[in-house]
Parts: sequence; C-alpha cells; structure tokens
Amino acid sequence: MNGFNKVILIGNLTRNPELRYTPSGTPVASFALAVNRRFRQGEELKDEVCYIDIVVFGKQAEHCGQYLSKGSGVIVEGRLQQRRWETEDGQKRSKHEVVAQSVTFLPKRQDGGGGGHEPGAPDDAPAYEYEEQL
Amino acid sequence: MNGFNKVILIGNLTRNPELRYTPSGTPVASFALAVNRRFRQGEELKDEVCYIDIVVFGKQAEHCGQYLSKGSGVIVEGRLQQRRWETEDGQKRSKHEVVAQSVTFLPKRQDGGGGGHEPGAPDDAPAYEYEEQL
Amino acid sequence: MNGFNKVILIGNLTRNPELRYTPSGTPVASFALAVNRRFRQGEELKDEVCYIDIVVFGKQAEHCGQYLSKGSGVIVEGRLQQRRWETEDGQKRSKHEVVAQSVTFLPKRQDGGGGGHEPGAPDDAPAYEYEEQL
Amino acid sequence: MNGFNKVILIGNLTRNPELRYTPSGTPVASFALAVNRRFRQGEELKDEVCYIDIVVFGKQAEHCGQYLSKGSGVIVEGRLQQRRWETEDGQKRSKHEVVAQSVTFLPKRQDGGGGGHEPGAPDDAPAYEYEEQL
DNA sequence: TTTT
DNA sequence: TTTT
Repeated sequence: MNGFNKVILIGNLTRNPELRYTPSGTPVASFALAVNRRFRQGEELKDEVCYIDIVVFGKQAEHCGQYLSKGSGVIVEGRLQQRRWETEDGQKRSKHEVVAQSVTFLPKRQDGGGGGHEPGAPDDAPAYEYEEQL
Repeated sequence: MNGFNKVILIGNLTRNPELRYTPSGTPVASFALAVNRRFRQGEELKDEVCYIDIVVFGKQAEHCGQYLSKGSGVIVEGRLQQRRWETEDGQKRSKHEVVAQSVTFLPKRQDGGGGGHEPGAPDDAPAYEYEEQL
Repeated sequence: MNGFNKVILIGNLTRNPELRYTPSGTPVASFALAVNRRFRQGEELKDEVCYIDIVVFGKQAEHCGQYLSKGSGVIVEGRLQQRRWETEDGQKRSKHEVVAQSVTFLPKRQDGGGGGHEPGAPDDAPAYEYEEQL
Repeated sequence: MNGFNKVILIGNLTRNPELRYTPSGTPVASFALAVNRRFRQGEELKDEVCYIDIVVFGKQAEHCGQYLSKGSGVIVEGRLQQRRWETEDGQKRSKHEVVAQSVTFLPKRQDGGGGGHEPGAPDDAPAYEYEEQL
C-alpha cells in the first residue's frame, strides 16, 4: 500500500545550519533540531528533548543558510526518511531524519507573556465534559 | 466505518478570543483563525485566506483567554466538526468549525529578517532534483 | 503570516462522485464525505457524523469517478478551503470544503475482525503511566 | 521553547505486533511499520520504504495485539521519540521511534479495482490549473 | 441532501 | 465579521 508520511515539528536549531550544493547545483541545508517536551509524571514535571536531523533542498535551503542560526526557532513540515549506510567494519546502520517540505522561521521568544504548547486534554475536567453542548 | 478526523492549522486570530463557561463550569474559548495561502497562478502570485472558527475546552481555553489576542499566531490541532441549527424562519443551516485538541502559541514575527513559511517545492529547481542523493 | 493548512479524513462517500471538467479540460471530481465519530459521554456511547464536501482535481479526479461510489471508504488528505458566494437576495454566504491533495481508496470493510479507530489516551490507566520506561 | 511534535504515518506492519506489560501492568504493543513512497526521478518511477518502530500503550496496545498482524494497514498518529542506550562496549547509541497516540486499523486492500494512494499533484496538468475556478 |  |  502506498503510504502517507507527514511530520510537523517545532523546535530550535542546535547549531548553525550547513549549506552545501549537490553536483547539479541544488542547494542543500542541514541542521539538527531540538524538540522539547514537558510532561507530568505523577507529581513531577519532567522535560525531555528529541533531537532530529533536518534536510532542506532548493531555495528554502538558501534561506535557512541565510536567516537561521544556532538557537533559532522553526516549524518544520516534512517526511520521515531513513538513511542506510555501512560502517568501515561492514556493519549495517541506518538513521532517521526529516526531509523538510517547508521551514517556517520563528522569532526569538519574546519575554513576558506565557504560552507554549498546550497539549492534550485539560486535566481539570472529566473527559465527558468535552462533549457538552455549548 | 469509524472515521479519522485531523486538522492542523497555522494562522492568526482575527479578534480577541472569547472565554465563557459551560453550565457545569468547563471553560470554553472561541476565536476565528485566518489561515493564509500564497500560490502561483500562471505568472501571478496570489493570496487567499481561509477563515475558520476554533473552539477550545478546559484549561487550554483559559490559557487562550489569557495569552492570545487579535493577531496572535497559533498552531491548532483538532478535528472538523459540523454545527447544525435552524434559522428563525425554519431553514436548516450548518457550519464547520474546528474543535482544538491543542493550541500552540507562536511569538509575534520578528521584523527584518527574511523567512516566513516556505511551502511546497522550491521554484528554482526541477522537481526530480529533490530526489538526488547527497 | 503564511499559514499551514492540512486536513486528513477517513470516511465514506454519501453518494456517487460527480466528475466534470473545467473549461480548459482539467477533470474535477466532487463528493461528500461522512466522517463518523464515536465517543463516550458519561456512561453512554454516542455517534456523531461530520459531513464535508471534497473536491479533487486532475488525474485523481478521474480515478475517483471510475472507482468510487456511494458508500466507498476513502482517506482524504488536503486543505480546508472557504467558498464564498451571494444568494439571489444578496446575502453573503460561505462554506468550507476540502481540496484533496490525495485520495486513498479503502476496500469495503471485511466482516469479522474488530478494529476501527482507537483514539486518544486509553481510559484504563492513569496518564502518568504513559511515561513509564519499558 | 516548548515544542510541537506530530507524526502521521500510513503503512503496513512488517511483522506481528508484540504485546508486553510494564511492571505496573500497562499494556505495551510494539511493531515496525513500512511506509512506502513512490516518486518520479526524471523519467523513472522509484519506490522507497521507510521503516520505523512504533510503540503503543494502554488499551489500544491490546487492540493492536488482538487485531493486527503482519501486513495489516494502519494509520499511526503520534510523536517522534528518541531512545538512548549504551552498547556493551560503551558506545552511545540512539534511535528514533514513534509513540502512537492513536492507531487506526485499515482493512486489507481489495484486489482488482484501481486507486491506491494518489499523492501530490496530478501529472497531466500544469500546476496553475489547480487554481482555476469551477 | 447524506455513508459504514 | 476578519489576521500577518
């Protein structure tokens, strides 16, 4: 069956992007993204980071090279891809990365204000309350 | 068949959110989102807006009421829902809205800089170039 | 701000698709999708349907015209779009529909077997259990 | 910055799911998903597979154990997660997997018929045609 | 106007 | 009824 493969991430660059060019001249930018997650485990608030490599092609790659740097916030939309290779001693390896279809630049976070990601169901109301008519 | 219904939108509030409470006390926030789209039609660059109403429940609703205002940028993840009612003269009507499961707050865009959302394929390279190996 | 607008739906056609052609010859298929949702409201299991119109362009439109009929199950990926018009008596109206970027055909449901969509968090375990290490 | 991390995949199980239980009794299912992609590279049609491990918790995990088997088609919605460990000789390793928030079961594809996933823009019409008014 |  |  033909698949569907969509990833949407918001995070920060862990370093400046690298800009290179393919033999035929297509720009290629790559960087690693740190995607933070905060969750409650029983009483404690915990933080967790997921690092993932991002690859971007074409004119967007050049924009990334120009406007992004370590710490920049971005929204990345793309697809998961697996890269396979062999180590020098013949072991097979693979890693997952995201091939970006779009990269949206976020400004450095303004201070003050609150906000952040507000995920999942609120915890101050029983689930069925969500079905109430307004 | 049991369905699947997922919407992900990035856009800006067209007005301040309204915060109300259900009879049983669940907070409910609502606002309209403007989702912009830029596309090429032949030679011209065109812009198009899709306006859609968003409803949020629970603690997130209160956060929306607190931190969002007209113009704020957000990522909304939720499901499409249809609301049905009758007009005073007995006509049946319905509209679609999005019941948000999560609302992510985006900072105001920095000025200067470039970037912005860079959707789809770059226009300076033929599509197949994207498949080039690096 | 430039937006992001993604919709993924699974449902059934409420009628046979209509296939037409634009003046310039692009095929256009349209149909309505019924997306079912089952949820628990307190003790009761409830069912709810969201109906939404789908438009498809190009070769896919022809495939839809050929292979789909009332009741067919499909996965639709696309974007929300608003259509605006005026009624004969000059009232402004608009409706939301989905412009499909892809349509995946599902076979009629096999009998036996269980399954269906399994959404959200399980209800037999406290949320923090989800963070347990394996 | 607090992140956003959403993955939506459609693919097939490469093997039967494994069902285990955490010490505290939470069910945990795991399986690998094959997500196919077909693309045009110049003249040729190419196929590519991305394999990724999926983990599911709770009641859904039990449903997966009961109803899914090698080859089953599913829609997985979840988040990317990185697992870190050390090899016996002290090397640090990590891999990405997807923690599913929902798993939707797809029926086996009917034979005959046409269809399948029809991604992206049709190839029989110039892109701007898509913007034509109907 | 409605599908499984 | 509309936002950047």
